Amino acid sequence: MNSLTEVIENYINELFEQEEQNNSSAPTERVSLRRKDVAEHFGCVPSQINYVLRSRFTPERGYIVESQRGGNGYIRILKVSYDMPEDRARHIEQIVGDSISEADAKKLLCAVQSRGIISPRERLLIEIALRHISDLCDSMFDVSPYKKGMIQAELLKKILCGLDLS
Amino acid sequence: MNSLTEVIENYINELFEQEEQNNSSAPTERVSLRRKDVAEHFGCVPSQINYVLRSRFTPERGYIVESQRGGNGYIRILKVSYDMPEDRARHIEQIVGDSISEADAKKLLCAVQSRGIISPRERLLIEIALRHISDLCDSMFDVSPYKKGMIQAELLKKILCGLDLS
DNA sequence: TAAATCTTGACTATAACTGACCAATAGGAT
DNA sequence: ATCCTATTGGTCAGTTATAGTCAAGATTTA
Repeated sequence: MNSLTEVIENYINELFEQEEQNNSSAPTERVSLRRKDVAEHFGCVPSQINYVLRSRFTPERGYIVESQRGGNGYIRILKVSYDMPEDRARHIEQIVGDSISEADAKKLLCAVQSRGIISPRERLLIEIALRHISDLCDSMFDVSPYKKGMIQAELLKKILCGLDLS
Repeated sequence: MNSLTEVIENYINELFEQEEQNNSSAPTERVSLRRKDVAEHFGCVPSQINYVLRSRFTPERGYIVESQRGGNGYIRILKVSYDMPEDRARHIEQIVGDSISEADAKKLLCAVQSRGIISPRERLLIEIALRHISDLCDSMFDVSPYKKGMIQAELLKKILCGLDLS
């Protein structure tokens, strides 16, 4: 199965590898594209590039995408952390589960912080986000406690996997 | 592939660096220009300088621009200091406002990171949370774009102001 | 064969740059 | 003082070059 999306994904990953070789001392790796040029190179419509970015180079996978329209426009992809190995991701999914209470989430974060995997500030940040989601579920929408736990669990997993805790 | 705007932006940033070296004790850094001279120096129309100021040295990025026309006219650029957490919090609340689009939120995070207020990892974390919320608004509940912007704005303010307290 | 994923293109949004025209100020002339 | 003029900065709309969005259609997967 060689979809165009995968081909372009690999192309961008190669750009990252090149960047790593040329400039390995940089704090965060970055790659710059011109959407139009990449689309021409692969003979597809420009919006295909957006699809690749939206589905592959997401924050959950450790990437940040910056872009600018207009003359001298660009797309810049920053690699903040590395893709986590499969087994690690499965482990995190197992620990968090399908649904988690706020209290259990806080316990988990406490444990993770005490092992030095996240900083106190990062822990605070995550707790603020979880609390925000919880408030949202309570006030705006009428969500069951279990469903709320599911939403919290999803966010927690995205965050823990995205940060590449190893 | 550097646009003229970027070149002039860098030029002004260099002026700030020089200013910082010569007079590091000043409370707020400032730089003075003569619009006509800068335009001549870079071989462009004077209004190009206004464009650079309007697009790069904005309040969102922590700058204030003053100017005067006529004989002995000038342009003065001030770089606002955000050393005090309260100042930062006030600034962020003002910039974010009641509602903010995902695109503007990302721009703000970029600016905040470049000022060293948050780390790249923290920025990634926030982007994951924002995207999660956005997905939630789109899929589960049918939320209007403005309301979605309100929810995002609230989260951003809670996070960026909350971090100051740690 | 239903659901998920991928692909496309018409339409929209925005950045950079230019130039014609407008506004304000200082300093000299009256 | 008042007016005039040279000097300096501001605004806005038009042009060109990019990128983003959205939803429909095509393909692949389960």
